[in-house]
Amino acid sequence: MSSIKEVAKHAGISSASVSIYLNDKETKRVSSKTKERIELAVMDLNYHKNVFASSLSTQKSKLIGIIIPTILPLFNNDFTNTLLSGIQTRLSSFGYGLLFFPSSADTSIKIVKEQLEKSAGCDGYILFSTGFCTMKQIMKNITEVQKTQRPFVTLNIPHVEDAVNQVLIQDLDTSTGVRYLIKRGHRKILLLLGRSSGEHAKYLKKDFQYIMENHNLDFSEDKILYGDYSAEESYTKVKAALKKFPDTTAICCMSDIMASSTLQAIRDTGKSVPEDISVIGRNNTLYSRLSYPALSTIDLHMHQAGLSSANLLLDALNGGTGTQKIFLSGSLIERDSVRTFGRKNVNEN
Amino acid sequence: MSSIKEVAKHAGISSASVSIYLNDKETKRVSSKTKERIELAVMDLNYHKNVFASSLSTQKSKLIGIIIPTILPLFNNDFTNTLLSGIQTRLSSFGYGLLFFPSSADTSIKIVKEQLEKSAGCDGYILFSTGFCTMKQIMKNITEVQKTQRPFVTLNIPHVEDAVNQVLIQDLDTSTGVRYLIKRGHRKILLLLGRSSGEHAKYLKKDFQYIMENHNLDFSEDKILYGDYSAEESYTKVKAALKKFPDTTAICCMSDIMASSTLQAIRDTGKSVPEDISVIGRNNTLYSRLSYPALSTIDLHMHQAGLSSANLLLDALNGGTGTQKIFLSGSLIERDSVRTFGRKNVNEN
DNA sequence: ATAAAGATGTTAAGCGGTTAATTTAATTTC
DNA sequence: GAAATTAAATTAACCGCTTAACATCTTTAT
Repeated sequence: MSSIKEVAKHAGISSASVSIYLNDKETKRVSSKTKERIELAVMDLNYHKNVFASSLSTQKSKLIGIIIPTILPLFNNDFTNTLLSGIQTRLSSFGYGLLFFPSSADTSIKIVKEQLEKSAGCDGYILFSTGFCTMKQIMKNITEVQKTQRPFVTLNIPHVEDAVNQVLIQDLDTSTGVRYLIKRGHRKILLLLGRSSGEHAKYLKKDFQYIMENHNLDFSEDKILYGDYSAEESYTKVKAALKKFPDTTAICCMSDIMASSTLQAIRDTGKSVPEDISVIGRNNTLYSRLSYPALSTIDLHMHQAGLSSANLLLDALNGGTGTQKIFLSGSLIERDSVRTFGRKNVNEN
Repeated sequence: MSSIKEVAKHAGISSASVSIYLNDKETKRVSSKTKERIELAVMDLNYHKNVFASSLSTQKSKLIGIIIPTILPLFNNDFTNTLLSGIQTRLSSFGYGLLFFPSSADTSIKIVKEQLEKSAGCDGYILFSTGFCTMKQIMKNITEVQKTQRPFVTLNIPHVEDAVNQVLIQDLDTSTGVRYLIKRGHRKILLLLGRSSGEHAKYLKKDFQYIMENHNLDFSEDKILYGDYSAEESYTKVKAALKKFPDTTAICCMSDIMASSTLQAIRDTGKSVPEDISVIGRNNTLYSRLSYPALSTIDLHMHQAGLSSANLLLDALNGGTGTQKIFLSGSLIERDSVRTFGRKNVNEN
C-alpha cells in the first residue's frame, strides 16, 4: 500500500499539497499543473488513502456502528433486515458506511459493551433491541452507548424518558390486531407470540389479557402461544392449540412468518382460512402477500423506521441540538385471511 | 473520549505499559499491582481504545470489507442476506467485523472502486457480483480488488481462471430445475428468470435453449420470462405468458419468491398446482416452505456458501498460501408443487 | 518601484496507539 | 556483596494523514 508520502515524492511535491488536493479537488491552494501531477502519481502508484490514518487525524470516520444485542446470526431476520435496509439507504446517500462488530458475549449488556469497544471511533451509533432484552438491560445498554459521547438513536426499543433520540414503532402491541379481530366479530381468539421472556413479551401478554377481559372474552394463559419466531415452532404450537381449543375462530400472529405457518397448520387440521378460522399477521412482509390466502396484516413501516432513525442520526451528526422522538404507527392491511364472524358489530371499538 | 495517555497519567505510569497490558492481560511485562491500577483508570475514565489509531499502528483492522456492486438498498434481498448471514457467523467468531460502504456511482466498476476507496485498510474483502454485472465488469472488479493487495474471496461470481479464492455456487444454471421437470414428463416448460441483461442471464438463456433443444422440446425466446426478481413483475409476466401458452405444464423459476408469485398467478387464472401446472423454485428459502402448495425447489446452500467464503478468507488472512476454489452444488428439495406428467420416463437424463 | 494582496507550497506538530530498544529496579547466584 | 539474571517500566520512533502556520513567489495596486 502506497502512502501519501510516496505519492508526494513521485509527484515531486510535499504531502500536504497532495492531502489538500485529494480532500478537495476544487481547491485553489494547488495549481492545476500540480493537480495533474498528483493525479498521475495516484494512478501510477494505485494510491488509496488510508482510512484509519485519516479518521485518526480528523476524528471523523464516516462510519456508523450498528449495535445489536444478539448472538444470533445477523441478516437472518426479516424484521431487522428491513430496518437495516432503511438505515443503509439513507446513511449511504450521505456517504456513511455501516460497521457491524458482533460479539459472542453471553449477556445483552456485555454484548453491547464489546460491540462498542470494538467499534469505538464511529461517528455515531444505532442501538437496536431484541426480544431478549429486559427493560433493565435496555436502560443499561443505553447508558453504555451514552458513555461514548457520540450521537446515537435507538430503534425497536420502548419509549424511555431520557433525552435519547428514538424511533418508536407503535403497534408493537397486540391491540391493533386483536381489536380488529374482535371488531370483526371474533370472540375465540388465540395469540401467537414469539418468545415468552423479555420485556416485550411481558407487555404483550398483559395487553392481550386486558383487551380480552375488557370485551368480556375468554382469556387464559394457554391461549397465548409462543412460536419462537420460527415457522416450525409456530406450526407445532398452533396445531396443538387447535386441538385444545377447537372452537377458535381467529388467530392473531406477531409476525407474517408465524402467520404463514399458522395458515399451514390450520390447513393441515382440515380447516380453511378464512372460512373457519381467520388469521392476521404482522409486518406486511412479502410473506403476507405471497401466502395463500393472502394475509391481512399490520404494516409496521419498518423500512420507514430505518429511514427515520437514519434521519435522526444525521441531524445529530450535523450538530442538531435537542433530542427527537419519532412515533410511527402501523396500518392495517386488509387482505383475504380474515372474515367477519357472526353478525357485524361495527361500532365496537 | 479519553486517550491512552490520560489513562497512563491517571494510573501514574507510562502509556506503553497500558498498551502492553490492554493487548495482553496475561502479560508478564506488567506487574499485577500495575495491572490493577490500569484497570481502575480504565474504569474511571471509561476508556475505549481508539480503533483507528490502533489499526494505523498495527496495520491490522479486524475488519472485512463487503463489496457489493449495486446501488440498490442492501439487506433487502433474500439471496444476499443469506450469504451475508453465513459470512457474518463465521467471521464474527474469529473477531472480525463487517464493513459496508455503499456507493452511489453509476457503473459496477465505479461502485467497486468507490467502495474499496472508502474501505481501504480492511484486512480483507469479500467481493460479490450481482445480476447486473457482465463478465467484463466482473473481471475488472476483481482486478480492482487485487490492487489492494489484500486477501479476498469472490462470491456469486462465475469461475475465473485467475488465482483467485472463489466460492462457486453450482446450479446457478437452469439445468437442475429444467432437467428435473423434463424427467418428470414435462414438455411445455416456461422459464422465469430475473433480469434479461448481464452475464448470468445470458448464460441461463443459452443453457435453457440447449437443454430444450437437446430434448427436442419447443423452445422460443418468449418462453423465457423476466420477473425482475420481484413478486409483482413475476405475477404479471406469468399471467400474460399463461394466456399466450395455455398448454404450459411446468414453470421453472429462478427464485422462490418468483415461484411463489407464480403460484398466485396460476391460481388466479383458474388452474391449480401441481394438477395443471408444476412449479419449481430455487434457493429453498422460507418462501418455498411456507407457500401453498409447498414448493419444490433447489437448495443452493447459500448459508454454507457464506460460511465457506469466510473460511477461505480466514485461511488467506492467516497467511494461507495458494488459492482455493470451493464448488457447492445444489440439491433438489421435493415438495408438493411438481407432479409427474404423462407417462414416467425415468431413464431420461 | 514598492507595498499589499493573492496564489501556491512547505513545515511540522499533532491524532492515539504500538513496540523495539533501552533503562531501571529487583532477584538470584556464587 | 558483586556480578549476572530477571522483572518491570520507560523512551521514542513510527503508522499515514491533516492542517495551522509559515514561506515563497506572483500579481496587482498605488
